[in-house]
Amino acid sequence: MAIAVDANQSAFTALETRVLDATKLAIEKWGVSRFTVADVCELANVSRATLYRMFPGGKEILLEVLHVRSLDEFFTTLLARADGAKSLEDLLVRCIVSATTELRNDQHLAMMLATEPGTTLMQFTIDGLSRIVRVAASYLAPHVSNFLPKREADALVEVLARLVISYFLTPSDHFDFTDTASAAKFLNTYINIHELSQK
Amino acid sequence: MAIAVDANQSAFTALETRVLDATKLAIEKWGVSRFTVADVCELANVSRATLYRMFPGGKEILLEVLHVRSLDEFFTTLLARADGAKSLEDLLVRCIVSATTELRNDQHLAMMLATEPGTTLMQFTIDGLSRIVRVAASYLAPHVSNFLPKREADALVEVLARLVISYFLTPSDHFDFTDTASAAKFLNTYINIHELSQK
DNA sequence: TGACACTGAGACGGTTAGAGTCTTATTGTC
DNA sequence: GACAATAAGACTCTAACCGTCTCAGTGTCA
Repeated sequence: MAIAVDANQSAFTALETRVLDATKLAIEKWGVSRFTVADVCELANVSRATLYRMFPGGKEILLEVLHVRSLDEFFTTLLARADGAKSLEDLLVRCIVSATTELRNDQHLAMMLATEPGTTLMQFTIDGLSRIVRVAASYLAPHVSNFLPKREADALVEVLARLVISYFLTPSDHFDFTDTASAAKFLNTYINIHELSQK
Repeated sequence: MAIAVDANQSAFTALETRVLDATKLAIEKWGVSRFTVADVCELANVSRATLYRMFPGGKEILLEVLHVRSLDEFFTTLLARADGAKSLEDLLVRCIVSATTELRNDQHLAMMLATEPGTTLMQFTIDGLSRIVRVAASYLAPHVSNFLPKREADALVEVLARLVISYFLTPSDHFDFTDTASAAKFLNTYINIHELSQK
C-alpha cells in the first residue's frame, strides 16, 4: 500500500496554518500596529501557550513568517502562470503581467498600504527589497536560465523586480504592466532582450 | 449693524467639531476599542492638553459626546424629511422610511456593527435604547402631537422606534421599511392609526 | 495500562503604551 | 503689554500586553 502523502505540500501544519491565517485576519481587523497575540489566539482558537510554542518570538516572528509565506505564495502562483513560456520575451512578459496583476488584486496588501503606508512601503523599498529580489531570483532564475547564463539571469530578474515594484507603487501613464502588449513594448524599448539572448 | 450670528447653529465650536470628526475617523481606522486619544489629536491637529480641556474625561466623554451628536444629526435629518406631513399616517410612514434608510446608509454604523458587534448592539438594545427612545420622543413628539394627545404620541413614538430598530437589525421577509408602501401596509396592519387618531 | 506528545487554561512578573494632569513656551488678539 | 488660547512635552499612574511557566486534560501508540 502506498504511503500517504501530504495533501498540501505546505511547510506548515494545519494548526500553524490556522494561526497564520488568524494573524492575517487580525491584521485586517485591527492593523499591524494594533493587533495583539491574544487576538490571534482567539481567532485561531488556540491558547497562547500553543502559539508561543509554535512561533517562539511571538508577534514579531509571526509577522516574519507570515511575510515569508505570502512571498512564497506570490511566487508560486507567479511561476504557475509563467510556466511553459517559449521564449525569453514570453517568459518575462508573463512574469511582469502576472506579478503586477497579483499585486493589484491583493486585498490585504491594498488595505495595509491604505492604513499603514509607512511600514508597508518599507517592505517594498529599503527594508524588504533585497529579500524580495533574493526570493524572486531563487524562484525565477531557474526558468530564466533556460535562456540566459545564471549571472545574467539573476541580474535581469533583479532589474525587473525593481521595475515591477516601482510601476506598481506609482503607475505611469506610459506603460500598463497589467497589459501584455504594454509590458512587451516596455521590454523591447528599455531592455535589450535579443542582445541578451544572443550572448 | 446686525450682530453676527453663528453660520451653523451647532452647539460645538469649530475646534470641537474638528476633534469630534477626528474621533470618528480614528474609530473608523482603528475601531472603538483600539483607537487612542493620541490618534484623535494627530488627526485633528490638536494637542492633548487642548483635547482634555475641551472634553474633560478623555476617551469616554469623547465617545459619549460623539454618540449624542450623531443621535442629534440623525433626528435632525429625519425631521427635515418628515416635515410637512399632512396626516398622521403620512408622518409615521415618512419617519419609518427615513429612519430605516438613514440607518441602512450609515457607513460608520455598518462598519462598527461589522467589527465590534457586541458593543455596537448594546447601543441599540439594553444600554442605549432608553436614550434613543427619549431623544426620539423629544424630536418627534411635537410633530405627532399635531394629531394625537402628548401621552399617546410619546407611547407611539416609542413603539415605532423599537420596531424600526428591530427591523433594521434583523430585516424581515414580510416588510421592507425602506419602502413607503410596505411601511404603510405595516402601519395599517399592526398599528391602528385611525382608531388612535379619533381619540 | 502506562509512557508520551500535544494542547488548553491560566497564573505570574516585567515591560510598555496609553491615560490624564500639569507646567512652560508660543502665538495671536485686543 | 495684557490676556486668552493652544502647542509641546514632562510626568506619574495604571492597565494592557508580552513572554514564560506550570499543571491538568486528552488522545495516541506500544
